[in-house]
Amino acid sequence: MGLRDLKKQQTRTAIADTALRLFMKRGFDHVTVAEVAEAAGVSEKTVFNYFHSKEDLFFDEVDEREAALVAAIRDRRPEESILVALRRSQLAGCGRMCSAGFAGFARLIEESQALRAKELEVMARFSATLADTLQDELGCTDLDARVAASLIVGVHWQFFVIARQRALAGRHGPAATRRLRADLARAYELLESGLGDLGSRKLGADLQPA
Amino acid sequence: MGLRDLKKQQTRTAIADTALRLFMKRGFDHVTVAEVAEAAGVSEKTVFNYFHSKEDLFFDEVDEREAALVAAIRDRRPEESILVALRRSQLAGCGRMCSAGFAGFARLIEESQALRAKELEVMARFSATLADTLQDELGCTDLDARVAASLIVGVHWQFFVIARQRALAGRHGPAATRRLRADLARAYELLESGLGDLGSRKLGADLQPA
DNA sequence: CGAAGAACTTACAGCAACTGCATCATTACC
DNA sequence: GGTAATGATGCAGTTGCTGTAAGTTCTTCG
Repeated sequence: MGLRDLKKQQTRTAIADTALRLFMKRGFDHVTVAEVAEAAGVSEKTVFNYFHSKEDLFFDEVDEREAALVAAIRDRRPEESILVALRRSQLAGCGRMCSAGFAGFARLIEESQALRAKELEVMARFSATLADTLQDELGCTDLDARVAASLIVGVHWQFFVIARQRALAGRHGPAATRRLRADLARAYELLESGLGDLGSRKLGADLQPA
Repeated sequence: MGLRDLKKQQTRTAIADTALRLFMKRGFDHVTVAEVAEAAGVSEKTVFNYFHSKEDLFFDEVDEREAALVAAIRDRRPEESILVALRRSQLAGCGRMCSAGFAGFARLIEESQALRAKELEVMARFSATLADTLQDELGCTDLDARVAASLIVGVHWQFFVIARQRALAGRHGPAATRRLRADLARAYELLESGLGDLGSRKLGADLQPA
């Protein structure tokens, strides 16, 4: 890697770090791209040369997360099912989502309409990638793959929202982690066994009373 | 209703109709709000007085759709399960999504990043509303309600995407409708019975080979 | 080594979505 | 018919984002 690429990488991380620092201090919506550029000692245009949009300044690890998702499936243990592998991968992230520092991220996203909208776009992208991976891995129909991917990503997203809201409510630490893990297990249970004949009785086949 | 409210309604529909006509002709992204305002014989500011954003000019029936979703559950037939009621409600819309005119809508959404992003926001809103309705109707836990809602909305969205893509591929008419209905039934099957131990065998428990 | 050329940055002008404010026209109410 | 509420308008301004042309830095190759 030449000097040019090195400087590029430095510039990129400098911009992203500066942006995150400003966002954390004053909220995503109350920071302009021009301010980020100035604080990073770079022109506004350069920011947009590196990042497709202002939101991408925040969600700049999406590619890696996406790769991790695919890897969790592809590199799953022998005889381990895809759902189990995904659950294990998710469980590993529970600790981070229940750390004290996570509340800052949570607040940032929860307070910004723009970030929440962008998050949904990321989820849609994950869903498409996951569908491709599932079809490739299982050889099932396109429909099945897409529906399955949609179900899985839907659970992941909902779960992420719940984790954020709990972090905002100040629930962190080991007890919160245990609770989150238990809820994740429950969510995967529903994913695996389905909603049953939802509502045919007072409760759906597998739903727990409050 | 007084004269003032009547004129308001007229203005609103005039703006929305004009906007849709222009969007259909030239695509969502290539029409400015100023053009819509001028074509509707109204100031640009007035457009924003009626519609919160440019995208809302297109998705202006969301409230009604949301109400219909809740109504489909609340007013379901006695002894009919929620999933069956929702499936029935969805099946009723298959015909429209397989009509020749639907391709125009499909193209409009598919060609615009902004509209696809907005669509996701709408889905997220549906998910929240559906979760509330489910919890109210079934008395289950908050987690179960939200996960179930996420699963259901995920399927609906994915299904809508598929319908759009088929419309764009020129597949309409009775045959396409039958196919879409069959696929919807299949999607609800997965929703009801779950993904099984996905991937533990060559195929997931319930997934069909291609 | 030095010049050609590629790649990156910058300033600048500009577009379009969207907002706040003061003002004007219309409607509702008495 | 006069007054108060309400909606429409014009206008200036903010912000995200883009195109272009010019300048600067790095690479590469003769």
